[in-house]
Amino acid sequence: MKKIISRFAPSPTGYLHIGGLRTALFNYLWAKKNNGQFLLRIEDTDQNRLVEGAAENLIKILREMGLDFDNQEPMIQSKRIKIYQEAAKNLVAEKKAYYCFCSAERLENLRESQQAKKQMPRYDRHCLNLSPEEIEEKLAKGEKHVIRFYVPSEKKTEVNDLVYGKITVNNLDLDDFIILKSDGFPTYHLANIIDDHEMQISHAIRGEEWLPSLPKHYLLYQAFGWENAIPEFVHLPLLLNPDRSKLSKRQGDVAVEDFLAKGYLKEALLNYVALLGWNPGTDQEFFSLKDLEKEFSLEKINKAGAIFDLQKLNWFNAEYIRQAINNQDATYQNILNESKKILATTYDLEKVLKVSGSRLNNLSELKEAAAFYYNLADYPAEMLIFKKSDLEKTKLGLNLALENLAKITEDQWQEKELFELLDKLIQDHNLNPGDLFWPVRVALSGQEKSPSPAEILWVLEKEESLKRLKQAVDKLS
RNA sequence: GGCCCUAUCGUCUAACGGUUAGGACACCAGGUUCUCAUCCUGGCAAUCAGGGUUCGAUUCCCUGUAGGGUCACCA
Repeated sequence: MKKIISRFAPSPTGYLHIGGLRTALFNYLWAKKNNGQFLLRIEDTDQNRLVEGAAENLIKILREMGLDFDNQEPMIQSKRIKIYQEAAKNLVAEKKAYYCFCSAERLENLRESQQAKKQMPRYDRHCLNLSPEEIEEKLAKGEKHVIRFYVPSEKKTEVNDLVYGKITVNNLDLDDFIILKSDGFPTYHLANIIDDHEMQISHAIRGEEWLPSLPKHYLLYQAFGWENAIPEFVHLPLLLNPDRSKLSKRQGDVAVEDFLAKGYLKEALLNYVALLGWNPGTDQEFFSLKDLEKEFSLEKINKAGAIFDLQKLNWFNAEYIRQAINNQDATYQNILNESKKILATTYDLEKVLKVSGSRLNNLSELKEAAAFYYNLADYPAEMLIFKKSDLEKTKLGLNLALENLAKITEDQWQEKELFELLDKLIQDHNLNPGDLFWPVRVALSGQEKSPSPAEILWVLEKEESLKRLKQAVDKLS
């Protein structure tokens, strides 16, 4: 069987787009599933959009996400210009491409007049019939030029896509597209095909936005005589904004590094994004990267675009945080490290996480959620009284708690024991839970909504707890 | 506008041509030791429209409609 080789071929424009992450993931998964190879290629052929350090950043994020590529060094297109130029010239020699000396102004005028006539903007082949002498002369003079691919007219081009099936277009609808730019760099179409061929890519998995240019790529393969080595094409349904337009920066975060910075776990990100456009065929929702490597398949890729739903991502992330805290696994270590960066570590961080971690959608919320441990905000005395209680009972509850907690030794200061003590006080003195739990909790947190009193006591430890309870008693007297 | 693609709850999605159209998120209600979160139980909610084919269409075909993508010396 043919060896499976996939690739992720991003253009280094600054950050890793969440859609790019999904594309990378699917390529990675398909390779892993088949014991194949997953290669990385940097498509940096646009000199105008170069961003310093973008490629390095991309590589760093990919590694951070666990999507390691199998080539020692990624292929860098800007280092291979000679190869593309050579290939383009060969096509010219075979009359499958031709030099074009048209100025930008001429092309623009052409476009405008065509649009005015409601025609499709397309190159008019002005330079197609230049004589060899004219071409020689212009080249000798160093005139600016590009190389265009000659799209055979009056034919149809059919290409198969593994997801969308047969795509057919009329060649007349294709333009004589540029393959080599006037600065000597190749366009995407040329470089992409040459490199995929050289890397022996078996499956080209990329976003659906490429579907319209698929026939161009097929024509290029033919022109090079590589019909028998064309990869399988797999176009992935688009990731969408809530308004169903292509997922873009304008409507929220789209950079993987932004999500990471906000405290989203890579496990949650990967899991969620895997389910966008692919379905496992079962009701299973939680997949580790290893699970996905086993389960992934191209047949179960959907055709319709999928809205990127932050609420569902939040749910996944919250689940992963809770699971990690319960299981104390590798992800937990990661969470612990991240939390250290977020919080001052006056209190036992593990206790803080155990109590407040289960209430988070993402780690960056920890700062606010845990603020009350470090600084007790001022609160009105009335807040201490539960709506179904009154001043007398509240005072009684608070004083009982204060007196009895003071008697507990440091090593008895455990969540379970603390809860049992408070519960016993209620029973013994015939109080309602709200007469004691509520005011104790408010006294400790300064908030109407918070973790339960025993949990907070456990985190704050004895000294600080008693201090806050005394403060509350004073407020009521 | 030309070309291409798509169409099941608000969202992600299941359903060999025969199901009370299933699950998850979100939302709503109730329950669990005070509040919040978790957890449990229940609820709301969908086959874009019209024609065919068929004993029978969510499913196959056609048309329409809607949405999206793409039409660069960007990828």
